[in-house]
Amino acid sequence: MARTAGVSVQTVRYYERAGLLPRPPRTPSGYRIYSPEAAARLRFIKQAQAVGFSLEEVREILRLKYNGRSPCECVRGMLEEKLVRVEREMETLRRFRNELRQTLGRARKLPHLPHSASAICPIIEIQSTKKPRGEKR
Amino acid sequence: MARTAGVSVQTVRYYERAGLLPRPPRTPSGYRIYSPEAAARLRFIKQAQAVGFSLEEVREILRLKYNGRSPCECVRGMLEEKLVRVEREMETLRRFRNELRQTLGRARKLPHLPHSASAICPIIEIQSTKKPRGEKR
DNA sequence: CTTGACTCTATAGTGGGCTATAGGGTTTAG
DNA sequence: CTAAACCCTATAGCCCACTATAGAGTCAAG
Repeated sequence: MARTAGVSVQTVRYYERAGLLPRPPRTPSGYRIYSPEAAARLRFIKQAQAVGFSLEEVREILRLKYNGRSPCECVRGMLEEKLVRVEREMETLRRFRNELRQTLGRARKLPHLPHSASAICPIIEIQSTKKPRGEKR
Repeated sequence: MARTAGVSVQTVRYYERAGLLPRPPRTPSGYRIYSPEAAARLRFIKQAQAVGFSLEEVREILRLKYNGRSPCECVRGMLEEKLVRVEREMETLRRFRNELRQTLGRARKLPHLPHSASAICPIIEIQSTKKPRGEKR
């Protein structure tokens, strides 16, 4: 089942431990037997991730579903929230890019400017002090 | 020193362990004694982070400096590379935002469309399968 | 019967930059 | 002399979604 969904065997077992996949029945020797439903659920998890959901969010969606309620309304809300956060992140990134460009601009004229010999790196030290950036995983 | 630089004491000690700050002299009872140079170096680390450098990169810059070479050329190169990566990330984010918008658009008309009752969440399952998104730290 | 490709469990590690906790010692003001 | 406010070390935990490793069992083909 792992292979048909394009994930590793460990990942499937990780999802099971994390409560995202139900515990499947076993053969007498302890091998897991996966139903087509389980495979569908695994595909669903992957699709939800592709849409940008964390496993925690997927858990919540599945919890709603298996409590008999349609998760769609909740999902729509989550997506809207996600859109807002993405737009905010884009703005942050845009500002960061502009700062980077300014810094590079200054770096290009730096050799012509006077700077103290005790400095570690004038390119960096010439900056106005701002908040640190996370920038990535 | 931690306070004047706006970081926690543990962070300073973490930097020392990580080789970013030199091991300072101690009082007889073992307390660290920080020179103004150490404080300057700590400020430098924070500035470099604000410009987007990882501690690993800061380590590299300091290594160059304390081998007697000017790190500026290397820093310029790193910044240019960083700019490229940021622009790539912006593009990724832009595409992701567009997908999110499309998904939300589909979600709004979903109640009017027919979909199988066995689905977990049609909003998600209607997606064309794409690569997963990291989206953040 | 052996070999190779699988399966199982349990546990630990990854990255990055810290933060928290436990258990102790030191310094300074009142 | 005591209490508060520091300092010290060492170790573990956080976040997330996996990935890796060790050690053991199972299954099918030749």
